[in-house]
Amino acid sequence: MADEATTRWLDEREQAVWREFLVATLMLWERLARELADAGLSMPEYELLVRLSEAPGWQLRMSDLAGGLVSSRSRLTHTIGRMEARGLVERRACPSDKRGVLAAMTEAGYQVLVDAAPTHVTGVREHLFDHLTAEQVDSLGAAMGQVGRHLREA
Amino acid sequence: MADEATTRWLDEREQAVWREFLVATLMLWERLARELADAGLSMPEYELLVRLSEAPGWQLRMSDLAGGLVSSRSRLTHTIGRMEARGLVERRACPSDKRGVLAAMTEAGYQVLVDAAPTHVTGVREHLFDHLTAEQVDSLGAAMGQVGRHLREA
DNA sequence: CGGGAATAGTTGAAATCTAAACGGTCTTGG
DNA sequence: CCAAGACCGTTTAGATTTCAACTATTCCCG
Repeated sequence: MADEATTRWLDEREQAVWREFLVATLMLWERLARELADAGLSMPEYELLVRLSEAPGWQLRMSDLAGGLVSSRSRLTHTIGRMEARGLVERRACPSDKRGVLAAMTEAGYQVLVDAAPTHVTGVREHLFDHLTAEQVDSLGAAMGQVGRHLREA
Repeated sequence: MADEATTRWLDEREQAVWREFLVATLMLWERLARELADAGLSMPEYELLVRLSEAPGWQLRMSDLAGGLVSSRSRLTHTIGRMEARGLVERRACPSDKRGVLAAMTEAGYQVLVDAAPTHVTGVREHLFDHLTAEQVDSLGAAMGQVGRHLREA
């Protein structure tokens, strides 16, 4: 695919940016996960509840949910299974497609989300946005938007 | 910690940036991981070999390595164990501290790294840097640098 | 010097994630 | 209409990660 001779290597600046991106992203993720753990949720579980809270009827098709969360269908099945056992979510038959399954947030799930949200949002502020200028926020948004669009196509 | 009333919520722009950051980062990670899998390495394993390749004598203390990789000590122990079984790495006694262990890259490990590097670097270029302007690269580097510094302190 | 606290790394079990294969259901071209 | 193929979600097994002990060593302070 890419052989030694024709590879466009990263220059030192790019290497440094890439490493800082990797490291900061990992630390940020780990930190937010630790804070969320106090509320009894993992990052993916929190994002999942957020998606459902925004959906009409607090429910979404499994595969739409998986797509939005950048999760494999298999992983989502497991995650929903665990959350269903805790009563945060429930499965419903999909009226329009007998293959389909709807994941729906319960009232208990909504309560857990409401409890976790202030701490989580505060964490995102304190650990990310508070350290960025307005220009950096715009730049980050534009950059990640482009990267995301590219990866969604390919 | 942060209660409902005093939380500084994210405005719509910030929410959008945060979500795009999360999603793009996950997609990027997943894509690079898939490409690296062809070379028989996971992302953490690749980064681990890179760190060792930069270290004097191709070796580092376990905890220094864990710190650099943003990995728990336990995870590193397991990862090194598996890589040692594959012959990519070996453990050595630490001369200065009898508690310590040095992780050292083998010649075979170096070969695997050299094989994987072109594909991986090309992926980082194609999926990240090729979509960023020079200004966005600078901005991203500065932003992640600040976030990283903050998280290292706290 | 001595003992308590901190540090380094490992261990083993439980939780989570990945990967491949499977059973239903839909869809579409002929 | 009806097979062939695509799609949906699940399942299972294996790999990886987390979490909480645990051992051994070093550090620190009286």
